Amino acid sequence: MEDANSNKAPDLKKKKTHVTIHDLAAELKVSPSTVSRALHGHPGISQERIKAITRLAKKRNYVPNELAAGLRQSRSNCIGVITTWIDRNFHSSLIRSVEEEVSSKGMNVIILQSHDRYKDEVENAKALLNSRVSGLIVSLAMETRDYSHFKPFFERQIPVIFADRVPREIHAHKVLVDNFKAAYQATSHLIEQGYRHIAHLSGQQHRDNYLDRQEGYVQALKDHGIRPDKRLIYECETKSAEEGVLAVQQLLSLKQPPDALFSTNDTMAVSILQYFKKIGIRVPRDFGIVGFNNDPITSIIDPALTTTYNPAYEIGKHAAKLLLEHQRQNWTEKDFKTIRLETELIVRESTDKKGLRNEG
Amino acid sequence: MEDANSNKAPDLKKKKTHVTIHDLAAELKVSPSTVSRALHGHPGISQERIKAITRLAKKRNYVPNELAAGLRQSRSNCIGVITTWIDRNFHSSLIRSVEEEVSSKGMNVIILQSHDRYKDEVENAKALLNSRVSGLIVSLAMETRDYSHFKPFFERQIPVIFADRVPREIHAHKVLVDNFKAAYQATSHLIEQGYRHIAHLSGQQHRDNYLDRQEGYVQALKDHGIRPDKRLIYECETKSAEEGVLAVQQLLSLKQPPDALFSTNDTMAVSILQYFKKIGIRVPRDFGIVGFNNDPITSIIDPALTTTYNPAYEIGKHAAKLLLEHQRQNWTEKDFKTIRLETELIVRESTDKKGLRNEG
DNA sequence: TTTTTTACCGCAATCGATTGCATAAATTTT
DNA sequence: AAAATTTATGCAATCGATTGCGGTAAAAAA
Repeated sequence: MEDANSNKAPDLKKKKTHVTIHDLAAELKVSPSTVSRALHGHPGISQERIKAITRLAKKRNYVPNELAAGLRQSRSNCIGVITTWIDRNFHSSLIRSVEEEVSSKGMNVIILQSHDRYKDEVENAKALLNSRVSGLIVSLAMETRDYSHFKPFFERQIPVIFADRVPREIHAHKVLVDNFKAAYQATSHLIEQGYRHIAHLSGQQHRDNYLDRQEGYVQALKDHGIRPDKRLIYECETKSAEEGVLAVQQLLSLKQPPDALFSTNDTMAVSILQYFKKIGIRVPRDFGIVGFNNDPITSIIDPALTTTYNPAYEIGKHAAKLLLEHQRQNWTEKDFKTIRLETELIVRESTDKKGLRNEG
Repeated sequence: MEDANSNKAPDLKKKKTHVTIHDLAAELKVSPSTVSRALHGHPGISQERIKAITRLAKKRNYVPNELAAGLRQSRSNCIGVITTWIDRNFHSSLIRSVEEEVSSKGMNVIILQSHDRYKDEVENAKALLNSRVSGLIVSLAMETRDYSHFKPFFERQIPVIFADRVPREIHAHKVLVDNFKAAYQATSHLIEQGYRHIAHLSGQQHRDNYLDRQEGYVQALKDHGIRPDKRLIYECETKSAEEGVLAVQQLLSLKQPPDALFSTNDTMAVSILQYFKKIGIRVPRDFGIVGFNNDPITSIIDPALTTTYNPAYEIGKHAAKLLLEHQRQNWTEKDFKTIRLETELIVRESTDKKGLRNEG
């Protein structure tokens, strides 16, 4: 503590081993039990003892060993998060809030990526089981259709919270948004703006997010007296920028090409916007575009992209809270909760056909 | 395994406790030591035993307890990462590569955020010490000026790798870019494009990244026969979008306002670009702008922003590798390495004064 | 003064895996 | 055939904290 802001190189010689509660106990001539209890404010320990012990602990730079405590109590102070790609804005926002919520409760977060691959997700689950995490937050990989790798968690009463990408088939905790409703709103908005041939870039339908959005899109059309046309629905595999352009090229080559498009993510919508700029299709005048997620780029690009705010931060926060609530409790299936958060359609220039700004 | 893809709710009743090596040992009538050795392919165990034991382990769904192993060997299979904000593109890219590198070696990553606050960073360090991480990767908080919270790691021979935001005062492993050179290139580029009154939005100078960039900027001016003007240097505190606009407003109100600007990050550069668009300053014709980092938005915005590619992914990869190399070794100060990666100036429209495209 | 509480604290087992040392059996050497 | 190796395995301590079950001394009640 003295030479705190040490500007010299750290001293590597004194290979000081860790101080344990036994060391503290010996020095104060009490038992390790007493030290342990004192450090946790156990009621059965006198105030002076507690004071003396905590003081010595600080003085000797005692660092509690979480591994030992975890082993004894068969839990760890870590929770696991399995996400698809950390560097996607939606996911990093979600993780951010999880970290903030969880670490305010003295716990840590182990993060693993599935890269949207089933195999990786299974391995991740196994790794987290080995680490004895005391909870798990998962956003499913695109490929995943089988959920048996989560069974061990249920068997051991380790709470699993599915976030955003959730399994329909499994009864469990879930935090997500109403994708049907969000898509319905987005599509309705396009119709109200005067677009009529509205295409949809969807994702693989076994993942509910994309199925629900597609159904919302279809329902909106129907409710507005427009007959859904299967040829206007393009199911994307990677949902990458490249695939977006590819899809729209194909759609435009139809006999009855669309005059608007609802994309299931912003990445594709943005790439299409750029593509249109290059080939001279004017947005929103000639073509309306709506994305999904409200990625930061959507408000930067010109014309700004209409999109649906997908509350990643809030999803993470709720998932973390739900997890913490179900720590070390003897829960049953009946306690499973599904939290559905609100999305918000953010109207910007890319669909503003009626509006004033029409230079697109 | 049978009802693998279970579509019914998971069975919560059989509160099966974990299978341990003792259980396996008892069932095969061998000692736990043998099981442990067999599971690690110890040479002293006969092949048939190994086969029998691994088979049973699989059959009984044995899950090794990392906590116990870690306690015994006084290490954990986790490494810690302290970053400032997970949801910033630069950092999430860095973390992504760390996770990929480390988990390919069977280890996990615990991620903590400092929110650029010293206090949080200290707490994070303590938490990771408690968790007995076997390594640490740190990108320093903006506020941090004292590094004593890392001392315990050095004392215990836990490798610490500083990444991107590194301390000059401490002798340790470091992975970073040559900020001086990057800034020198960026500034030189502006000069070569014909700009003369070049301003700089810098960051607080105790953090070397920003000091080095400012010095690179100054040196470039000097080397091109331009006299640096202190009034054209604006030291930012938060480096937020708002602060960027504030700074540029102030700079433009000078008697001799700048005609170009080198910003120490993309966030401010982008917000200024948008601000200019609003108030009618044409980029690059009237004003040149260079950012830093190569955030995805820089290539989307119109005009596209000239910026410096800051190799977050590679920094993370090198940091992780460096860390893994120094696991469980008896290293000394002499082993400390500094890895300096290359940046790249990415020239886009926002500085293309001489170029063809001049409609900005 | 004796009995009953109350307040504090210690003993020792436990969590599950690892590992130095010892030992028994099998094999080779002399 | 006895001795020396080699091979394969077990014993028991250990890592550090936690905790059920008692135990003792002081305080309170009888």
